[in-house]
Amino acid sequence: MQSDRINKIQHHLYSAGFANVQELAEATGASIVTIRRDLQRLEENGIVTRTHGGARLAEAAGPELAFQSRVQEHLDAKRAIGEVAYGLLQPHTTVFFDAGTTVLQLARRLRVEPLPLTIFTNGLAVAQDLVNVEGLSVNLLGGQLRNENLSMVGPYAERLLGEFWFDQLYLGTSAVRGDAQMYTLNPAEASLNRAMIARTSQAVLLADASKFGSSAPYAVAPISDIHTVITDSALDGAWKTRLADLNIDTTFVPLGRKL
Amino acid sequence: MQSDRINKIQHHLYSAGFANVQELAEATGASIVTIRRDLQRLEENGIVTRTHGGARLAEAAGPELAFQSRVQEHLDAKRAIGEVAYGLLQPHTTVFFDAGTTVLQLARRLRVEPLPLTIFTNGLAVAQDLVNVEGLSVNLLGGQLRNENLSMVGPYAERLLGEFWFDQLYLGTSAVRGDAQMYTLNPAEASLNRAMIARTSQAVLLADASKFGSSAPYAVAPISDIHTVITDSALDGAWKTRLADLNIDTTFVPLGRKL
DNA sequence: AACGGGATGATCAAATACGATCATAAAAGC
DNA sequence: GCTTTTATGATCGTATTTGATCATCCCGTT
Repeated sequence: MQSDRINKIQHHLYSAGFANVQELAEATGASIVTIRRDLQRLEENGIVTRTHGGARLAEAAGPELAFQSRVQEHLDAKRAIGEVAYGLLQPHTTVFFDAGTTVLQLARRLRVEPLPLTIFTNGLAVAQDLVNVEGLSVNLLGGQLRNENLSMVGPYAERLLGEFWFDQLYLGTSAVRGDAQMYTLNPAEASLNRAMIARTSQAVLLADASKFGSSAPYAVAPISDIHTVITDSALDGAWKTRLADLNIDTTFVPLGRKL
Repeated sequence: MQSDRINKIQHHLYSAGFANVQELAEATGASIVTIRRDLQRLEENGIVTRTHGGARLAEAAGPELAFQSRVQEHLDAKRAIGEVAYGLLQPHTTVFFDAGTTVLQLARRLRVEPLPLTIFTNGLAVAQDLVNVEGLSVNLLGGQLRNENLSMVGPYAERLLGEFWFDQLYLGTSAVRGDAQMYTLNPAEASLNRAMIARTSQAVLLADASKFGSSAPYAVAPISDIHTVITDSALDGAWKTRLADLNIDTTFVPLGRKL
């Protein structure tokens, strides 16, 4: 089916940088003729640049596709985590959604069955998804806009946070290292995340298993600052033991099964 | 029951990301014909995006239909005004863009030829258009998000404004009445607009001729608070005289001619 | 400059999907 | 219980997508 195939082509090109028509045909299971048509259309839409025999992503499409590509990583796990997180939401409460891609899945889940909530967020994509959802009051934090993940950060955003209290915070992370601290890719984001955690009754971490044991440069906070972790059942036993030892309420979401 | 099935469809699409009509028929126990009718209705309501052979949940509930409709009104005039406004921008300055549809045309013009600017805005659509533009630092104001025009308003946003000064403000308006005051459709928007005008060295009003002499319920400020007006040459003579009498620097942009 | 191999887009046939129409069933209102 | 309205599924004509084939073009090598 066409729509799925176009997605696969974009992600293949994002990962590989360049591909020829034969590679794309193999990657998608379609014929060479079909791939050429697809590339023709993608070129018309400014998404790819064609060369003789193949294609690469158009320069202009780069930042947006980088974000879309990260959204697509571990998407099944993120959706399943989003489903469970949805079950924790309480109507008529004030909730902060950070700008992470797993939190974005929670926002998407909320669109399927809206609840009456007051939502704060520093994520442009989250705001965009929720702006027209019935029963929601959506507030943006404000601050300097980062194009890598469409989030607002900076001292301005942090100071504003200081004036609020949230019933719940739904937080993503880039990594949880062996030292049991959460890490992220940007210092301003790390600083803002600390400020968020300091302003909530219940911090909920949404992170698929691939984040545990991986690495990023900027420390956010010890995972013991988190009240609830929702991850998936692919998490290895050592981490399960670690989380239990730290008395962190953890939900392991099964994968590969239709809900 | 129909609403039950619609729910199942949405849940299935949330979990699977994309499904074809046959899969949805199997998931719901209904026929293919019924599923197509359901998808047609869901698409009309902006909940799903259909493709040949299937559907996915709609990506961000794109800007509200009414907003898109207003963007298209007087588009030639707005583009021409945006072009002239672009000529007033000074590199390495701090500029505030409000959330109006004419200001959005200025943002789009800026994408074509970027300038190194620090941009503040309370418009989600403006932020979206500018987030990936090279050389720009984009800051969002923050505040409560209105879905009518994707802008942030409220006491929170106003108070934040009080901490900044802008070299230039580019402002839209809903109406300029006979009493030479600007008017808008929402009280919080009117209040925020006053706060903007109070924090800039140069307020530039971008308004096509149709706004002059029209009406809206909430007063913003007298037009004499504005330093520069950019409108189009369709403005009638009486208004031209009025603006001259008020010593307001006004540019009348000719229409109907390709720039 | 010529040639061979590979790539391209146009055309056509086949397969799949779509929406309109109609008959039937179910639900709602009186 | 009856009538009207709404929803559902089958059928059919139309539309879209896909893959094969073919003539033409492009690129690298001699």
